[in-house]
Amino acid sequence: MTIKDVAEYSGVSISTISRVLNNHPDVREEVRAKVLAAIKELHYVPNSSARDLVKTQSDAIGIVVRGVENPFLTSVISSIEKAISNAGYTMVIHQIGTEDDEVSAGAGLVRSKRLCGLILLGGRFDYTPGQTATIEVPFVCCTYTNSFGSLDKKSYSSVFIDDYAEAYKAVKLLIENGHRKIAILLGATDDHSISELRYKGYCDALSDAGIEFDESLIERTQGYSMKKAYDSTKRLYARRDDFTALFAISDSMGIAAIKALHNLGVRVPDDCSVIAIDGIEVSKYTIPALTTLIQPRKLIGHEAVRILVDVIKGKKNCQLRVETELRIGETVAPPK
Amino acid sequence: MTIKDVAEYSGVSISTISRVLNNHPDVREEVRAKVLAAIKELHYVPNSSARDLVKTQSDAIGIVVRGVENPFLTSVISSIEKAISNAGYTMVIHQIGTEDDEVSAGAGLVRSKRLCGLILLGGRFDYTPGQTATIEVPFVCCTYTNSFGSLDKKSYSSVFIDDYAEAYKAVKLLIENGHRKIAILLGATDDHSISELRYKGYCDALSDAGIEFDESLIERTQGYSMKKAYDSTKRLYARRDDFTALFAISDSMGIAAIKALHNLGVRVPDDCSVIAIDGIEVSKYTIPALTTLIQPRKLIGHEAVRILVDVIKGKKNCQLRVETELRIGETVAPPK
DNA sequence: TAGAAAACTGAAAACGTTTTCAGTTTTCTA
DNA sequence: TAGAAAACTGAAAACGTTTTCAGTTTTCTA
Repeated sequence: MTIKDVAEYSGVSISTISRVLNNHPDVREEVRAKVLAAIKELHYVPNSSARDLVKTQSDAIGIVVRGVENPFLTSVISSIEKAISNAGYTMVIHQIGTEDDEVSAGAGLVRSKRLCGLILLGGRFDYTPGQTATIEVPFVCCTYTNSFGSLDKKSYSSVFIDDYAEAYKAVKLLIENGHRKIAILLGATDDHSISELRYKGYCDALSDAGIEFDESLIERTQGYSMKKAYDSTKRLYARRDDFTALFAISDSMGIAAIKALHNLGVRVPDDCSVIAIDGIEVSKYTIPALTTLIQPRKLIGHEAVRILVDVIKGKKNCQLRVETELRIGETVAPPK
Repeated sequence: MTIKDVAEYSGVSISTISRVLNNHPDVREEVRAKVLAAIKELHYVPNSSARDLVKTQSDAIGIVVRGVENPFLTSVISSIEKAISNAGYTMVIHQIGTEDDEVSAGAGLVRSKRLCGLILLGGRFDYTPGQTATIEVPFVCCTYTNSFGSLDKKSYSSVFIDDYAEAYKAVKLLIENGHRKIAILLGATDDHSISELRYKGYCDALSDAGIEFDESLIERTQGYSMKKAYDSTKRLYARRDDFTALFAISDSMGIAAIKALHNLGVRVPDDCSVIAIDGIEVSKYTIPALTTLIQPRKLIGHEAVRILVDVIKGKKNCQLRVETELRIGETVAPPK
């Protein structure tokens, strides 16, 4: 079932079919109707390989993501997919390993699949001009971090939250509640961007409040999983049982920490307050409900696609910083 | 940067380049090495549009899914993506609306993108032979339900759990703990497959235990969201405050129900036991931890891809039923 | 060492579109 | 109503691969 069959069936040339398909104005209304009828009749669907070949570009947007485990990222992907569908594009997901370079992966994907755009999702991003791998299409860096190698900001688009500032905000809230012994639960240290930036926000919030830095209140897990966060919290508590508040860098970790504290006989928030960043749905329904800074996941995905499509259509690159919003739960209270 | 450039650069014809690319044996080792070096040197990546065009098929597997909201499905998608990558294919996700027909959508996608296979994910599936839309490639129906229209089972592949039997199992566990007044929290009734089948399992478990059916213990939410489940639980409790156990058809709904009960002053499991089906990660860390039947999400995604790839390679269709596994949490206890 | 077989290589056709260019038909203007 | 302009249409080239077929080179056998 090719354009040729449709042409034969409707008695015009394939050029005309193509013109109808592409909404070219140079087709008589009568002919257009006849062709559309034939297309419907025959259940004809254009072969996008052929189309992409001659157009030297497809209508596919690629997503490069390092690991789809993360419930936060999955939810961003979900909103990206929705936005891409709505905009009439298709989505190709490419998952890379921890060790892979997302720029090379993305560049290869673009060339192979003739993508018209790329979204790089949630990683540490290092793109240096003059690098051997070059992304030849518009792309949006949609990720936790606003750092972007040594590349000029104007030459790419991004959607991000300011990890430093948001962490600062969270810790400040604890301080304002009267806490001074504030522990922090960090993720893997090999992923510089997020843990490092949020850690810095934590440190500065403390020092701005005149609170002395205390190494033993820093707990680094070896990843972001709930299991690791649970174990880390227990390890932290074994070392120090006197902190009155805990800042977890993600909701999942926060939830796991609360469970660990609960099992240790520590009541939240009476004995220890907990705050996190993410705002995933389930944290509204934990007992107690988690106090957290909501990352606007829907907005992030949606805006990433909007910006990308704009750039594809010729608009300028754009850097969009989105802000979190505090969701007051039941896990923060003044210390006793 | 095309195959032609590589041919020129390495001093052989494009046919030879193609043969190297496709691991055709008829190439001298020396030439092969030279060509591979050239490919690397030039960062050449084959144009898959052209390749797909002549092969009349791509290496892409399509996923048709109705709504990516569901955390359970997202996690299946994640494992599907991993398996697809590992098998050397690419993944194209297509999301459809509530009203869309997944067979037509899939069939169109296949023809347009020249997919080599299709996975239909988590819906009510109705595929009748002789239907106008026909899926022309191997496909796997990877979904909650094992019902599949009037199509002969042998003519398609599937990975499923037996919703009826699993619900029966869950309710039976409550009965074995001594419960007789067991409420059920169902999802939207417009989605026949899952709610209906699990509801049937609930009914039969009760009647097999000689427990009389009680309409007022049935609560139907208008969807599967946590918010709706929370409200529904409150509505249920307003109607009947004497049930000693609750069966929620998903973990998310179960977690929301526990929160609602907690806010109503009902202690779980002391005053009311709760059991659910899904086994998402977070239910291990709620307080109390949810007792649930774990759906092997990783296995489901992984097996769906394995089966699909097998069928693509010429093997027979295969129906795989997977079983849930009980995860004993802290939400089931005998009634007082 | 001659001849046959095996190994290797290249030219050309084909996949199904879009688009350019030239040609034909229709509509409009004076 | 003749001529010009506008509207419409089709033939053919092109996109970048794979694959067939024929041809050339190398290796083997007697």
